[in-house]
Amino acid sequence: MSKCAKKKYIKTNLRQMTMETVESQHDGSVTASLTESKSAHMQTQTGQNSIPALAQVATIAETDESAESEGVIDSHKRREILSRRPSYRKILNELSSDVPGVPKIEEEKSEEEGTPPNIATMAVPTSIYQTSTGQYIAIAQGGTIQISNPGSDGVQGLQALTMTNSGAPPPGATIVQYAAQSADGTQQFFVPGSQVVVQAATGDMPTYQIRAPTTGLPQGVVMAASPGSLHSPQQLAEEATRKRELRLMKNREAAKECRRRKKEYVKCLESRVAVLEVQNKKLIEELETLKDICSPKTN
DNA sequence: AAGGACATGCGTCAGCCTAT
DNA sequence: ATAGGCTGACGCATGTCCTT
Repeated sequence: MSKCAKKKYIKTNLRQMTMETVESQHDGSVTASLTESKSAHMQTQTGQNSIPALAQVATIAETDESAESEGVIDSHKRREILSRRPSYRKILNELSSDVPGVPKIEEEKSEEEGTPPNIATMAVPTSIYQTSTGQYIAIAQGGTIQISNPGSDGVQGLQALTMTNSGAPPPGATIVQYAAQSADGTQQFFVPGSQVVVQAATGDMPTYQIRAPTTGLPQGVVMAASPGSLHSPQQLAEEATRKRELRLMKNREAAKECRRRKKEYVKCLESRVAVLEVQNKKLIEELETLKDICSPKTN
């Protein structure tokens, strides 16, 4: 085991044990949870891939009962062990329903409170186009447009555009608000003075023009066709690359969100532990008081 | 100051789960 | 059956603290 792996093993294992212990107070299966958790991490940290490691977890679980049995694993049992825990949002919401004081994780977290209410970022794209400058434009359901720069850091280069049709856009055009992420990570929104116009033409080859609002000259013309009309190997390769980058970009964001939820979940559990400890202490004190009352000392 | 230990966060991959 | 979301695991980078 490398130094790094050992370090990570200790770190991850400790965290997992903590979480499992806390959770076990909820479902009352302390020993089983801890055993499985520790075994899984011990196996995965030996440099094996996760699936063989988990398969061995099942083996270990069985050999606890019959130490001489070989690795013939009942598929149902393995599935039970391999079964993924519910998402942190689900778990936390279940906890929330149990305990009124525990806040729920909202479907749409309003962390960016400075964001205008009609600005929605990172919607799921349904149509992807490429501009003449190499930028990717994704048009999501609900009308949200995302522009991402090609290559390297998709997140840094991500620019979210949101339709603001509530005004009075010119016929055939849609005024969008333009949000960009600066180098320091802060969101910068371009006010109506910097609004751009996206003009869509109908036909087999959808064309979009991004224009400065004050000039009629197009800054970039989208020439890309819909993904279904790609034929040449080069186009297919480009499409594959584009899909991969989009998938990585989404997964990047998903991982961030997942980590945020996990932190929130752990915080929630910690606060719950604190509350339960106080309750427990009070109950013990109450019990002692009642004992004193019910069984007066006989001198 | 140098270096090790540890914490934290990120990007990516792989696999499971769920909605369609 | 499949696409997409979610999340565990891994490797890496960076920052902080402590020891020498």
